[in-house]
Amino acid sequence: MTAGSPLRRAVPPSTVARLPVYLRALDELAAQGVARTSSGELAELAGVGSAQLRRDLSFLGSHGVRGVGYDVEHLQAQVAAELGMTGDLPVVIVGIGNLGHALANYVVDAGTGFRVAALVDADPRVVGTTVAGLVVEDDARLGEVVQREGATLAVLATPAAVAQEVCDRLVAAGVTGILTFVPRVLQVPADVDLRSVDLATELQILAFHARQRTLERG
Amino acid sequence: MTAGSPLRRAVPPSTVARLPVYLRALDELAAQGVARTSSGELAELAGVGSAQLRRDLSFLGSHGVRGVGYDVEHLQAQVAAELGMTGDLPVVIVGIGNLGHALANYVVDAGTGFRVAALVDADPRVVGTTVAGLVVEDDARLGEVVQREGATLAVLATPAAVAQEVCDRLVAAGVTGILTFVPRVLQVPADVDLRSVDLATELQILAFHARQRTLERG
DNA sequence: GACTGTGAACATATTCACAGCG
DNA sequence: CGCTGTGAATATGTTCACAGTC
Repeated sequence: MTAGSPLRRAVPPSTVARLPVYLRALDELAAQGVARTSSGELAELAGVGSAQLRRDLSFLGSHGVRGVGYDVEHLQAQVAAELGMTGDLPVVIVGIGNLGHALANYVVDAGTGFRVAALVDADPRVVGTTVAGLVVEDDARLGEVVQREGATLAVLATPAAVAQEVCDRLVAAGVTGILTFVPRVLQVPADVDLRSVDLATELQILAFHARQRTLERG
Repeated sequence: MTAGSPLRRAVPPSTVARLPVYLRALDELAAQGVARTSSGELAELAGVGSAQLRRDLSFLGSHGVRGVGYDVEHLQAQVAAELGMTGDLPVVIVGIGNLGHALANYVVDAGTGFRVAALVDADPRVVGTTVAGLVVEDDARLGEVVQREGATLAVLATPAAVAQEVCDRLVAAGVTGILTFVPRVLQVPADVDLRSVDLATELQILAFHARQRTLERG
């Protein structure tokens, strides 16, 4: 059963979602040569309350020193390790249209712990071209590519019509985490992690609040 | 005080975040000529539980008929109205690099209720070029552009170094909702709505779960 | 004295299960 | 009878406030 490691408390999802922000703040401090920080300072940089930051970090274990604070380098390593950022994780990007193109460059440029392992597209006019320093490969070989690179993460930026089918093939090839930019509900098995980013959805949420503000005034 | 409209219950944020998904599902049904639906069917399309869907819709008022279901067109109108999707809302996009370019095309193509009112960039090589059918305008005129278009929403896709400064100028010009793709914590006044989409953060969250899976096995 | 780590209070969100209504 | 709308139960998340430790 799952009674293997009774010592580790589970890190709640809401905390996991904030760890990347903390990691970035720690990277900044480290880059400035700051050796030690406090929950107040870090929280300020991360845009959260100091109590929340301390609570979040406490799920990773006790890495601070009471009355003193946190060692920047040590904490940086702990958070990075918790996020599985050891070495560069291979990511496959599927769908090299306008958006896929931009995302590929983004991942290549941002020196964060990911490596664009391959770019894949179904359009024969795109296959064979070089984007962000990689040659775009044929969608027909998707499974092959995923396995060749040992990729467990994929970014999906295809047209909506083919997204579910591509998604299924990614899962079949062994991908366990998918980040989709396609505005469509996708089905994945329970053991696969799906996160969705949707521009239209985000704008509509903003529109809701904009309207609330309008109503509150005259 | 805020005791003006005692009849309307507040729609919780978690519900607001799902309304766009429901709206898209309703649009699909309407496009297929389906006139009536049920919480079960809609929930299936939206990828949520039927109880959650009913609870969410109940915050907008009672728009279903017991024993029968929901009228697709009526519900569509209600949800759209709640989101403030009346007519096309003007959106200004700032930072027309690779990503801004892709986002501009996305908003223009996706027939969802937004209109790209203007594109703005600081790079003289980009200003004056045509992207997604619009001529890119000079960042120096940002405030002017926002007011000319009456835009209350903006998308931010600038380099990280200038993001806070651009953000401040957007707010000063009257923008009340900002969607940022810049990997940096931004400060805005309490009456401005800020939503952040960050590729690196999303990938790191996926990496966390990928690692958990690895640990659970041998 | 300063700052962490956390129990306890509070707030928000989800799910269940069924009463109410057409 | 079927399906909505919702009270009650549960689960998750945030904040407060302070005991514990250096």
